[in-house]
Amino acid sequence: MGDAVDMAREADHQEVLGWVERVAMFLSADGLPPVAGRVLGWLMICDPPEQSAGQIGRAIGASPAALTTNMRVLQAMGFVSRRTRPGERTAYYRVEEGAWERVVRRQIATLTAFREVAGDGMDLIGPDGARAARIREAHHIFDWMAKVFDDAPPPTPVTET
Amino acid sequence: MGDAVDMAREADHQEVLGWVERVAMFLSADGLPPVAGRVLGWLMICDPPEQSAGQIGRAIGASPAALTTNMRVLQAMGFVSRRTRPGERTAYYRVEEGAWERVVRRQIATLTAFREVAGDGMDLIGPDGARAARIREAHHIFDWMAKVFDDAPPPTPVTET
DNA sequence: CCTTTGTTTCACAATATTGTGAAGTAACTT
DNA sequence: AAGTTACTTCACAATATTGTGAAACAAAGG
Repeated sequence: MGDAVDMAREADHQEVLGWVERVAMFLSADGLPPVAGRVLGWLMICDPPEQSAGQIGRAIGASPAALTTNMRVLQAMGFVSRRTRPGERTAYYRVEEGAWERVVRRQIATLTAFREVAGDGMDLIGPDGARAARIREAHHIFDWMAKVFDDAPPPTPVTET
Repeated sequence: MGDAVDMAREADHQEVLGWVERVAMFLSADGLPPVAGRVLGWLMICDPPEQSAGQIGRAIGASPAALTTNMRVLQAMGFVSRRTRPGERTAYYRVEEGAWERVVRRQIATLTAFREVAGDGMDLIGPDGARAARIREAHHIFDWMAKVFDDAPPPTPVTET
C-alpha cells in the first residue's frame, strides 16, 4: 500500500489537515464558511505557497463548485490573491501579504464601531444620569478600547518575505 | 386615536426600538440571535432598568417562548442577571454591571487565542524560513495585539452607578 | 380550592446557509 | 478541429438556526 516515505507523507498530511481545521474553526467564529476557512488554513501552510483551485480542493476535500464560491469570498475580503501565468489557463492563489493584520484590524474596527451606537443612544435619551448610566458605561468601555489601539505602536514590519 | 402625549410616547418608542435594533444587529455579528440582541438593547435603554420577561417581550415584540430561550442565553453569557422579589413570582432582568467590558474582553481573548494556533502551526512545519514565513506573520500580528492589551492601562472605573 | 397570570417546554414551521452534482464554457494541446 | 482539462454556473439537497403556538406548569390571590 506504499512505502515508508508514503506513509510518513500521509501522516504529515493528516496532521496538517488537523491544523487547517483548527484555523477554519477559528474563522468560522467570524462567520466565514467552513470551506473558506479551510482554504485559508491550507494556503497558510501548503508547499508550494501558491496553488490552483484544483490542488487546493483536492488537498482539503472540497468540490470544485465550493472552491469557486469560496475563493471569490476570500478574494473579496482581501485574504488571498489570484494570479495567472502567461500561457497557462490555470489561476494560482496565495495568501495575501498582511492578510492577518487586516483581519485583526477589521475586527477591532467592527468592535469600536459600537461606540457610535452608544453615543447615539445617549443622544436619544438625554444625559439624565440615572437612565443614561448603562449606555454611558458601554460607551466608556468601547472608547477605551478604541484609544488603546489608536495609541498602540504599530506592529513591527515583517523582516523577511 | 390618542392625545398628543400618547403620540409623542409612541414616536419615542419607535425611535428607541430603532436604536435597539442597531444594538441587536451589532451583536448578531457575533452570532447572538436577534431576539437576544434586542433584549440586551432594550435593557440598556429601558425605564425602569429592571423589567420582567413579559414587559420585555411586549416592548420588543417577541413571544414568551423566545424570551425564555434568549434570557437563558444572556444569563449564561453573563450579560443580564435575573432577580426575584419576595412575595412575587415574577422575575426581573437587568443588564449586568460591567457586561460590555466583559463582551470586549471576551472578543479580544478570542482573537488572541489564534496566537496559539499559529504557534502550533510553526511547530508542525518547522522553523524553515521560507515556508514558515506565512504562519510567522500571522503569529506576529496576534502577538502584537495580545501585547497591546496586556500593556494597556485598565479602563477607568465607572464613577456613578 | 379555584382562578389568574406569568413562565417554561416542546413540536413544528419558516428561513438561511452551505455544499454537491451535472451541465455548460473556455482555453490550451495535439 | 477535436480532445482534454479546469473552472464556473445553477438547481437542488442537507442541515442548522430561530422563533411561534399551544399546552403544561407554578405560584400568588381571592
